[in-house]
Amino acid sequence: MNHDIFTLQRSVCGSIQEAADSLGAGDIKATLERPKDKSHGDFATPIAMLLAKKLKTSPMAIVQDLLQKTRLDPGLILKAEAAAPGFINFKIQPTVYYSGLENTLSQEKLFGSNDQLKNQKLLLEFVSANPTGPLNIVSARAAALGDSIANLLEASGADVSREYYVNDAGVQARLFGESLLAACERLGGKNTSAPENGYQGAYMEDLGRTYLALANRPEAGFWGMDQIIQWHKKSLESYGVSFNKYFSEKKELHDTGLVRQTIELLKKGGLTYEQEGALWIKVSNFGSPKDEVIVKSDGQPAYFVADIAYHLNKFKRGFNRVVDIWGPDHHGHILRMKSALRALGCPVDDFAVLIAQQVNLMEGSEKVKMSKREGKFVTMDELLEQVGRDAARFFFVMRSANSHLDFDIAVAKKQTDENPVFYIQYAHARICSLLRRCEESGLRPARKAAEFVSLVEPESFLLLKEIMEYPQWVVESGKAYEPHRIVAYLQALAGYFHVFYAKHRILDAPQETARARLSLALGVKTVLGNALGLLGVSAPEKM
RNA sequence: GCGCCUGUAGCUCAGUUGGAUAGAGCGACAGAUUCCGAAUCUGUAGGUCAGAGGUUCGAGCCCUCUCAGGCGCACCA
Repeated sequence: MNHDIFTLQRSVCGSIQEAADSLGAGDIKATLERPKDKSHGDFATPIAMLLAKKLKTSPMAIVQDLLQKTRLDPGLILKAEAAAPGFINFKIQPTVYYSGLENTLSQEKLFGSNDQLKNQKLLLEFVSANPTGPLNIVSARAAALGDSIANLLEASGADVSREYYVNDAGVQARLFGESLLAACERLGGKNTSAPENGYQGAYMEDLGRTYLALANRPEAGFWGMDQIIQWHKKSLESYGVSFNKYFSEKKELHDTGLVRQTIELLKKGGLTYEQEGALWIKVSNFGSPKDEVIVKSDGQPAYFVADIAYHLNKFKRGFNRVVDIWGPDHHGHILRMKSALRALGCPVDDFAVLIAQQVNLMEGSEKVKMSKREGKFVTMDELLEQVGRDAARFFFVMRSANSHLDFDIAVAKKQTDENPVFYIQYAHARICSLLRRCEESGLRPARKAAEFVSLVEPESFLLLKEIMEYPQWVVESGKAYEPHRIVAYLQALAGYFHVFYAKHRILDAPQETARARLSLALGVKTVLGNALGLLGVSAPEKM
């Protein structure tokens, strides 16, 4: 029988739960955790300490009771023992891990995929950069985060739609159009500058040149924004990120009348009032610190109401989970968005906003000054040119999204041990090199659990366990929207492999051992490749 | 003034949703290769988890307050 981590844990948890229920656990649930100290065993449950209060007995007494009553599958559990102050530690049968490896090898590229989130239909909106200029560093971070999160969720069986909201309406669109025309006039020799709060820079003149060369010129603003979105698409493509849908604010919210309908809906719900010629929404009744304008005194809808319409539309499209990744300058927007959705009766608990915090570009200990004039790494393309896709994607998901990130370009560029992405890729390349040698000598990896019995060293078991637990890491980091957990996992796995490799010979061990160790290495390679794939980072065969 | 994020080793950061003796990488120092890739491995040093209270069997994690840094608080988007 092939074991996977989920059935293993379900089985052990179930046994404990049965025993706990018979003692009167009520609603206390059995959980398993990995002890930090590996000498404590493979899994542990702290349930006795939770039961102690309810049952008014000492935790250790409950542990004894539980051990008596728990009917563990001897095919799975080698040993269960009490440990102060009230843990039960489990040691898993080695054969379980052997069959886990067999499972890994047979699933290959699919290993890690699971159906834990198969009921989720999720919309993930990210990047959504204003179509007024090239993508910047924070967009690059959001793109790496969003795509990795989507990959993780999909690997757990969720149905994920990646969406990019295009802010192509309102004052911004008008200003952009005027800026483009001003750029065109400059190209014609006039001294016209962009309007106040408009856009300038070399890219506007590039755009102007293309525009002037057109035979029939469409309206400048929308044409230009469309061009810039094409740039964004291209940058994102070379970054390995693609979207199911680019959602145009103008075409899908304004032109369709959705914004107007949303305003009517709010009015009918008694959620608005007029003041100083503008229409306000009463979000302060729903948790927001202050009310907001939704129709300006010039009669134009404000950005906020379009965004409300957009989020209503998301839920109407049948997603049971709606997640946005926003930039750090939008965190103040979260509360009012949630308030508005709450006011309209949307399931706010199914709506989450992640903030991709700011990025400080560093060159060693020097902070890179972000100056468009000096042309210093302000765009995502420039960063990619400098450090490459692998390092960029890896560095952006290496840390949790809401920590401010110091991105050291000097380190990311280095192909040395200072650069963490190489440590992991090197492990993969090393294994590939082993496999190439085997091909020459005709040595074949073993495939069946029974052939792995020579894997007995602690270093082997560290790897066997880590490999087997991989699908659970996929689920957990996906559910938490935290791809950095997978990075941590990868670093540990690669580390365990390097230690194993330094300590044990593989190819020139006795043949049976050699074949088993080769299988172990192949398992590590499989997981490294799959996990790096989820992060959008390549797993090179040679470096 | 109000709100959000952050504060853990010299530096950059983890800490598996409250569990056992706080971890990793880099940097520093000392070592390891006649042998499968040394982009590796082994060891040493390095901590008042910003501070003070509280909650409980148990707190880096939860609550309150204080301090420090960052970012928001437009009829811009």
